[in-house]
Amino acid sequence: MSPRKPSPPTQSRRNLAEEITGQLRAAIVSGQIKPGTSLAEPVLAERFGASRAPIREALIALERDGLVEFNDRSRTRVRSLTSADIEEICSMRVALESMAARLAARKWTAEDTRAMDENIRRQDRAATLGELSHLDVEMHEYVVRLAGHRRLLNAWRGIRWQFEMSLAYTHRLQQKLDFEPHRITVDSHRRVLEVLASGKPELAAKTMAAHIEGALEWSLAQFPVEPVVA
Amino acid sequence: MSPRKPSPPTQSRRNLAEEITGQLRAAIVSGQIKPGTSLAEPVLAERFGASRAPIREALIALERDGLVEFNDRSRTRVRSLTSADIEEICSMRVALESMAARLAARKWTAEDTRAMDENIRRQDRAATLGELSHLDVEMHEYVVRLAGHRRLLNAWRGIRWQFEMSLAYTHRLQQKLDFEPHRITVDSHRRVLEVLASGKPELAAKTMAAHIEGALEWSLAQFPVEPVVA
DNA sequence: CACTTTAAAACTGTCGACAGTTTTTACCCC
DNA sequence: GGGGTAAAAACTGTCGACAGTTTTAAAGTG
Repeated sequence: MSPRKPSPPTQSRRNLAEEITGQLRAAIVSGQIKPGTSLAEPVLAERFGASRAPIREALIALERDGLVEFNDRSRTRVRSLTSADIEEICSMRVALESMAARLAARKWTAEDTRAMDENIRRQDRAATLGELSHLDVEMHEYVVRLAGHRRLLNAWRGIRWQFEMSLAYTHRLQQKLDFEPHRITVDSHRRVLEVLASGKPELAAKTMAAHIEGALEWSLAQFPVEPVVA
Repeated sequence: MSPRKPSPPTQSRRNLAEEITGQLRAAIVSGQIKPGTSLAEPVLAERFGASRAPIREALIALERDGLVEFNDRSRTRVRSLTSADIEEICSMRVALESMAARLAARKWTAEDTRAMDENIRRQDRAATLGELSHLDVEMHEYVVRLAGHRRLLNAWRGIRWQFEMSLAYTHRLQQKLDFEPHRITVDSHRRVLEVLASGKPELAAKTMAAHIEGALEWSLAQFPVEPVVA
């Protein structure tokens, strides 16, 4: 699945379980480990040079992220994303993030505008280069965090990595098909920033919803056929 | 914390971990184990006559349910509910369940009406007797499930037990203070059922939101002072 | 008595092992 | 070869153990 890496240059982050979770997550989200792949504990244990205990915890964490699923007999496999999934993810984002925007708009400060503006600027640059960046997700996370709603953030985390996985997939597809980079969202982000800073909660919510739905439209339009990450 | 129970009459449900999760969850939600209580793995292990492995998994599951929280040093303790928490739970329910109602209204059938009507009838009975029943939560879960949105259901589960915990707390308080039983919601439920069956998604969403917010009003009104489950 | 300091007790993270099942693989018989 | 069968390999659930840390309790000091 990948060359042995008992413990790469990276210093042990926190504990083994979290370190492994992070590595596996990155591999799944990036498509390095493909959907459908079976993840057996003993195999992973050897690959990471660890025992099964931390592996087990990592798998549970990944299940929580919606990246893997457990079989009836508890066997683990990487989940795949169908177009239906992508729409589900999108509709959840609309519900959660428009709520987040409404709350965040109330607490918005000049500092937030500066931070977000900087982020958008960098996204613009990345888009020009046709790079896939985490800036988009980070920006949205920024808003959700600012909302200051613990359970909202928690629910959002439940789809965060699935969303990132779909982004990575779209990006790969784009490159393969030599499409033009996805810069539409940059303008859209500017509009979102505007309303967030304007301090109009309801408008912020609506604009955020429109922004996310717009991104979905664009995303689905990229797929000539049934878009399935598998 | 409670008398030894290596394995009560109940046959082993699925696996030990889930069985323990269920028992602990019930104990926490019902207030049998009070907020703030520390849950050490070795202690629980002995209490359930199990090793630490399944206990550990149970604790992780409970954390996911929002019933316990992990310390910086990974120590586990039962979470308490402040009025702010209750409002958070309510606002999440509004967001998630109004969305669920919108989706469910589209798939509503006569059979659903029958099932829900039966449920409401039983709630009425329970309310008259001043009993705490799971029927309320069950009804809402019914709608969320019917929505047929995997991630929505998942997010809802993230607050489900916290909600139930707050209900149980309110109920206890009610009994102690000898308040009249909570029957307002029964009428409110009827209205919700009506719009769900009417097949008007938008209206269903709004009505559901109002219903949940109404329940919050009522709930907070029960507390003369800062309502804290602790 | 309040305050340290020290020793004891308790916890978490991780490991390796074993039993019971499920899945594969290899084999045999038409 | 098709189809089934039986032995082999691989998995998951659970256990007990140990090391390093954190807490708690005890003892000592001014």
